[in-house]
Amino acid sequence: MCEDAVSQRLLAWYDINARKLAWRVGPDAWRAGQRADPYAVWMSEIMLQQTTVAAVDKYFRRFTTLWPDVHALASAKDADVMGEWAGLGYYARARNLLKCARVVSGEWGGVFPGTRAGLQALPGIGPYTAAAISAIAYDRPETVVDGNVERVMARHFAVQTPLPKAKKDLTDLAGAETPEHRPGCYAQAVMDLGATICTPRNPACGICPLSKTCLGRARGIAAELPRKTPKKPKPTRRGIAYLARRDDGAWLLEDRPARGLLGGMLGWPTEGWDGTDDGAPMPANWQDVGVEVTHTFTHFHLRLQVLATQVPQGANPARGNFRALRPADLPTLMRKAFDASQRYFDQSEPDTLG
DNA sequence: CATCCGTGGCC
DNA sequence: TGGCCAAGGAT
Repeated sequence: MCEDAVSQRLLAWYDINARKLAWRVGPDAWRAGQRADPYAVWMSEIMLQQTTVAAVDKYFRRFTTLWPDVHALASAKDADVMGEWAGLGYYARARNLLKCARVVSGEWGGVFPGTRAGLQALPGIGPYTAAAISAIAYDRPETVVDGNVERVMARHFAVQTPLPKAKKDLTDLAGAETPEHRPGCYAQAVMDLGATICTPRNPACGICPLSKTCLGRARGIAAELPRKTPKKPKPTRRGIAYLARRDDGAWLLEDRPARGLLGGMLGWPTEGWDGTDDGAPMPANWQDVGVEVTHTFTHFHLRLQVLATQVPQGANPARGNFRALRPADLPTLMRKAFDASQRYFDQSEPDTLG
């Protein structure tokens, strides 16, 4: 390996510029012999799937405080884990997080496997995450390929083929750069570079440690790469949410099905947007709160009408049940509907009517 | 290989 | 404002 190799320049850059992250063993501590906790690496990598560092930080601290090791997490109640994940999105990750913790705790004695194949056999761990845990937590020379690595490779080698077709070529190029020494630091270095220097828009080529060999920059097309096949436009769906508050302060809520949109999460009874069309959950004096909720999912826009009502004790809903609400347990769409309803419920406070 | 699955920030 | 983007996986 020549001293001017991509990996050596990236590691030298990383040793100085590594971001300080709650789940990371920085380069100084790493060279002093400290190693990352596989549990923490796994937790962070699951949270970081399609999600930014800024969004993950708070959740990572909360989860590792509540459940410091994989045995503790494996013993947690499903509703507690789903509630803590609320707001982070892609809720299948939370369901698989629990499944995985229970497998590792029950069948692996609490020790995560170190091989890529062993890791990838676990729920919620795919090719990227398996390579990341193997490299970062176990110092194995696995090649990590995420969106950052794809972008860095596409630019450095001026790959013009659009994604996702270019995926294999980019993976091969990344594999050829992966060093035998410090592969975990290297993996984090490429991803840090992609997140801070080789960014999707306005890359900071002037301070990039790879600029002198970057073909994309030499050809003046770095910022245009990687090319991507155009995406389909998002359709707009419409639906209705029903928010009922009982006189004692309990709310009519339902547990959503374990699969599909917001699967496994807490929600208001709704209709018309997620494949269900059951109508109102109970007969009542439903009032439009006057504020339409808008929300965008991965593949469609949603405009949600919010209907609200106050009902007496003894009300008997056809679906869902009345219970105490912790608003933080709601996924963002349901939280928006709750917020939109507050004007209605503020003016219908029993003690303001008398 | 295509589709489904959240959310917040950015320009 | 709306489309794009982020440390992807499951089916």
